[in-house]
Amino acid sequence: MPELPEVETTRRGLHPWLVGAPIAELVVREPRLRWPIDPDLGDTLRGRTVRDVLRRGKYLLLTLDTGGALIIHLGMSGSLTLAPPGTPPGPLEPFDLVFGHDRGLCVRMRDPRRFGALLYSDRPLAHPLLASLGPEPLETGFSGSYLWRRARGRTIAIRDFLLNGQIVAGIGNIYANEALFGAGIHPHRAAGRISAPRYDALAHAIVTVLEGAIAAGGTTLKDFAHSTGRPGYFQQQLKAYGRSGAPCPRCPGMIVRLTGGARSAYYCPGCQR
DNA sequence: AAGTTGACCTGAGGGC
DNA sequence: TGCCCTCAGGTCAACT
Repeated sequence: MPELPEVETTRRGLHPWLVGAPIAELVVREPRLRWPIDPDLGDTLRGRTVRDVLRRGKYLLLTLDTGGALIIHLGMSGSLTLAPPGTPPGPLEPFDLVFGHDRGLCVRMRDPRRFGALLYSDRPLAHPLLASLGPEPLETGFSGSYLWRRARGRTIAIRDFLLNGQIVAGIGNIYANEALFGAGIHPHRAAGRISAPRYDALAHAIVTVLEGAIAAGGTTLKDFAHSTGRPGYFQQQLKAYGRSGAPCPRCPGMIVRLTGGARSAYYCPGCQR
């Protein structure tokens, strides 16, 4: 689920509630996430105050008054919601972060596949998971010429190139496919065999699709929910992803699903080269 | 160095 | 109804 727009949607939903809030308790019901939750983490966090809620790629960062930060990753199927007081947790909800002097605020993690992560780091941006991430696609430093430069000599399929967080942070399979549709580029084309002007179009398409998805509150295929529990609506605007057999929105062609790789690619043979 | 594959997990959906 | 198979938004680690 959660690619950059979904994590950003989550960040925006939590930010006004968490900034300045003291952590009352970390309740861990299932420590076996991607990495086991540190058994001492609750002691580390108790009484600390949240300074800011930030995002880097697909990672959420709750910076604390310690100078460090909680690093949260939603994995494939994770979401964070503000749990109404008294709501009993379900079995697929590994932990709660309880905030406030009156313990009135509860952020609940849901993660059916347990690919998510909850870590603490004194220097989060230097953490190995974050340190090697590429530029944020919605900030300066990202451009068509940047992508073109990084792609020199690479034979990897452009779709997989975009999925590499060390090239550009936050893009997953949905938005890689949508951006390639927008730019008219075949998802299996070798990254090193795409011209600089086409990379300009691709960078533009990436920004457009990510901003559109954030405006729609993300894409909910199955699991994703806002901090309020509401789904995102960008799935109604998807032009290629998940639409195999449906008509192309741009030409008389039909969207096709390419399998064979690790993950499906969706494209229109009529207008993507 | 770059590319490919397997691994980690659970749940949903389709075919029989 | 139920069983078996395939697939799913991520990404690290091991291998060629």
